[in-house]
Amino acid sequence: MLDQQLIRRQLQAVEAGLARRGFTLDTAALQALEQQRKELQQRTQALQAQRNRSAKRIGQKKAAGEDVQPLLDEVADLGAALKASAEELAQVQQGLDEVLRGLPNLPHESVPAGEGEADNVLLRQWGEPPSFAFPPRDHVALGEGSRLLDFAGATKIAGSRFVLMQGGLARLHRALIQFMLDTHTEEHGYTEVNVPYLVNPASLFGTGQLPKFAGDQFYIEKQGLYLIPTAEVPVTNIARDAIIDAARLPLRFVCHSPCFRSEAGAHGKDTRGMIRQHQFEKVELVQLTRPADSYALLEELTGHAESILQRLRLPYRVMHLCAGDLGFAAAKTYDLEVWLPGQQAWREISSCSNFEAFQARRMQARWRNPDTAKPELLHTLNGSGLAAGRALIAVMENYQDERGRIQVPEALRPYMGGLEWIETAASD
RNA sequence: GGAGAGGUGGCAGAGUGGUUGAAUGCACCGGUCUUGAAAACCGGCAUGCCCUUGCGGGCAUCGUGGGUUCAAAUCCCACCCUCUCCGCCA
Repeated sequence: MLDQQLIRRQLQAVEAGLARRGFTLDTAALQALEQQRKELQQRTQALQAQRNRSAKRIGQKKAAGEDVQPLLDEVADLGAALKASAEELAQVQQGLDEVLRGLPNLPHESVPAGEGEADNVLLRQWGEPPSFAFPPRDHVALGEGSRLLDFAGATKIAGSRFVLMQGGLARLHRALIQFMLDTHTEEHGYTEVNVPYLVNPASLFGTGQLPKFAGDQFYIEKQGLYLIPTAEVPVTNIARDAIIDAARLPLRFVCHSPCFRSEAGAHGKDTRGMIRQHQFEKVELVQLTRPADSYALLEELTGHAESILQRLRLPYRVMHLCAGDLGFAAAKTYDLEVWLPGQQAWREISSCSNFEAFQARRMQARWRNPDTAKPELLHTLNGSGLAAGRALIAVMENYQDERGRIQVPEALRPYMGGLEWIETAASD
């Protein structure tokens, strides 16, 4: 949510900022609503003040044993007028809230201009796409035929957009997750957390998935709970309705969790393989910080995610998302894209964002500023470090040999009992 | 699932219809004292919004939403959550 003060006082700047990301703000309608709100609020409050004054006088007279009937007559029709005014105000307020809750975050000034994916800016590349002496297979070709990657099996159990993994590949997937968790906790200073995978609507509202993206979520109607689309939701909400002691900042959490996305199965895009699934696993990095530190920490957090790719020796590049490609809540985002030889393409494997106070305002997540002794909104950041399913694909495709075997990256061997090669059906 | 108790400021905890936005303690901030610190003492200390150049004034908020009343933290209804006991259970 944006700062209401900012919207009232610098509407043109807000309009311009939102326009950068392709969002058209109807300033005339907003101003009209705001004007109505102001008038109704003043009228309502004046009536309330009158009621309060009368009530107080009645109390005093009653205590003194005086006749209060004249005063009671005086306020006889105040109640109805107040009620009407208050109801009208509530209605306008609700309309205003709906507009405000639907506004995306303002892009940070450093965010490049642009309308979509094609306008994102390449910041740097690490490593080179490997050259193979044979046509590299994609992960589906490598996994199918064996039980390692079984799409048909998952379809029988759950439906399309799920996958079933077995044997060495299931273990490699787990190894990736453990390797990431260990690296982030032991070397990057994160605290590992384990969280609920079902969350209430308030939590999803806090991080910005509700109300606008309700359709993307899996919803359990009976209990009114949602399956998390990312660990960002439960982890960031740790700070909801809390005031964090300044000495504890920044809070750094790392969390492995499954992620559930309903829209992932939309027809058309990425229908092959396990690029886009209803369920996948991810190791998520979340930081809660003082506002002054948040941009420096975004660089740091992005570096933490990059270090996983480097240790796995997977070639990747860092893209600075343009204003038009930013997510709803983000002020600035770096995407990490890993090279997939089977697709001959760079594919997103991590997205690292600074949300500034956008989420914190929705969550009322605050810290006590020692300089002012007042509670102030935190800044929140997060990034994948990394998406496990896609990391698995990247390892499969980048580490394949001519026979279709998959070499286990050195960094993962301690987690694989020293295993060096995984045999696939393709290698038979 | 059944029975009971309870949700008040950063925390603890008073407050059962009328100058209560809320006693008191702790924590925190400023000061006095002290070589310094502690202790003691003095003062300050919720959040959001509206009006105002400013001083200042007003409104709302005691789990959430309704209701009763001139007046609600306090009474009534519904819901949510927490705790204790019983049942069930990985």
